[in-house]
Amino acid sequence: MTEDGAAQPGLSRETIAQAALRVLEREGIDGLSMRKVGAEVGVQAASLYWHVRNKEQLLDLLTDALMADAVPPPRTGHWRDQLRAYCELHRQYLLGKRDAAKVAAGRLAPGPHILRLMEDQLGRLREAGFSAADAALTSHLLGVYVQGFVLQEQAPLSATEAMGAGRRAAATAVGDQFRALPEAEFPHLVALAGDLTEPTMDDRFAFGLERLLDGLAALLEPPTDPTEDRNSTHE
Amino acid sequence: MTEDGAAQPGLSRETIAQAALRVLEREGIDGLSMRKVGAEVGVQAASLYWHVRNKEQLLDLLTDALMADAVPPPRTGHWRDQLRAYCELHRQYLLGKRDAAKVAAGRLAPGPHILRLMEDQLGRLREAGFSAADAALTSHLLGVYVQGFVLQEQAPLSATEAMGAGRRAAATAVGDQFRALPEAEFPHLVALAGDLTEPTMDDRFAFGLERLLDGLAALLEPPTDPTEDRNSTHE
DNA sequence: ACCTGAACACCGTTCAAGT
DNA sequence: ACCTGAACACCGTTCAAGT
Repeated sequence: MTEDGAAQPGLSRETIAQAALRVLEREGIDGLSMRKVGAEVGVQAASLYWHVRNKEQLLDLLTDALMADAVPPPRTGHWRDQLRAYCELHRQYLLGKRDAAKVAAGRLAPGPHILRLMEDQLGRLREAGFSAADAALTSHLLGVYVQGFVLQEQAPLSATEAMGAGRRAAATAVGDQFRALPEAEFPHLVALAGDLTEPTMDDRFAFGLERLLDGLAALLEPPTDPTEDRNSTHE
Repeated sequence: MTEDGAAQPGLSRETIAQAALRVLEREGIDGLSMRKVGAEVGVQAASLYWHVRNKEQLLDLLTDALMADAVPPPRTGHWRDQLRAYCELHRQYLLGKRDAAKVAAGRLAPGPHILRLMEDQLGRLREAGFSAADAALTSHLLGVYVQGFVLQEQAPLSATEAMGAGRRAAATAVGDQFRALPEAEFPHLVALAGDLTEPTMDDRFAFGLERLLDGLAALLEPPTDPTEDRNSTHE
């Protein structure tokens, strides 16, 4: 029951993915080399190429391993709450591992762990009443949103800064930068400098998520409904 | 009027960014090295470090240069149509340059060209009636969506394949892969295999965009409105 | 079947030195 | 002020050869 009947040679793809995960945690994505992963698992870099076509494939495995211990939210309550919990969990898992979003960026990588989560999420969408086509599109959409969001969240603000300053400090610096723009040419950037730079990442994530959920809800109910007390991240 | 009064030394950041853009187009992101950019501009790689802190900063400049000749959609019609056109244009510009999404991935990079587009977009959002806070959050949200989407769109399907097969062929291969899963454990993945793999990227992009726009519309109108004939990507 | 040694063709970055 | 030469410490990948 170990993939395909062969005796495990002490060095499986699974083992390699776990080793890569440890190297990532320790050294970040820039320190994640074939040589270091090899060393982590007690082998030369060249040996890895027996188990894996190239580094890209190793990163695919690593991406799946990132979700290895993700546990879906409880299957109770409104579909909207379940979906929200799903996205928040996904975000938290990515944020929890160093540079995870950069590793996963633009990777479909349907490994066993990700398939398990997809299956579970599709089931909830179907139960909520989404058509097969809409459930599939929605699953993809939510994945794109969370991955795209966290990618920006984990990246240093404007990449130039943030090699010195703190998190919030960089944001206010960008705000001042906006405010210092020529007002004739950039009236809105000047006026909205605070609105653009002050919201926390939590705020931003919630905002996008609620808009998305609103849009999905509209898909479900033919546009007539009196119960309209959805929570709105609005001031 | 050239940045800051100094005589241009024949080698400006602008020149470097343009050269980087040409190298990117020719060799892709994996071939985009400091040495090659230097060669493109007729100089040693080391010389670039006089104008640029490091490769990250060069990529920031390149990201802004990617949007250099983007022209905003006409400022007429419903805000919803304008915003949709904006996102579609953004996507097209990213798709138009080789590996553009990978370069821009997770980069805020508020250079002059991107600032110009932000300013324009914020103006439209304010005109549409969005609050300052909502306009700012919406601008960020749309950026995340488009960038996250195209990133996945430009990445090879599952990264392992797509080094040989064609676009649509890889998709159906993944579909068959889903269908071959143990049905007891993955009933929905098996059942929705077609729905998950058949939609084109255009379909997927439109689906997410319309959901987003629906959610944003709900923000604008206090939930009572009879005119409800929005276009829906639904079958 | 699996791993090593050694090599190939590169990298980003630094830094003295030139002009 | 701007650029070069040369070096440092690495890379991913291949491939004969070992066991």
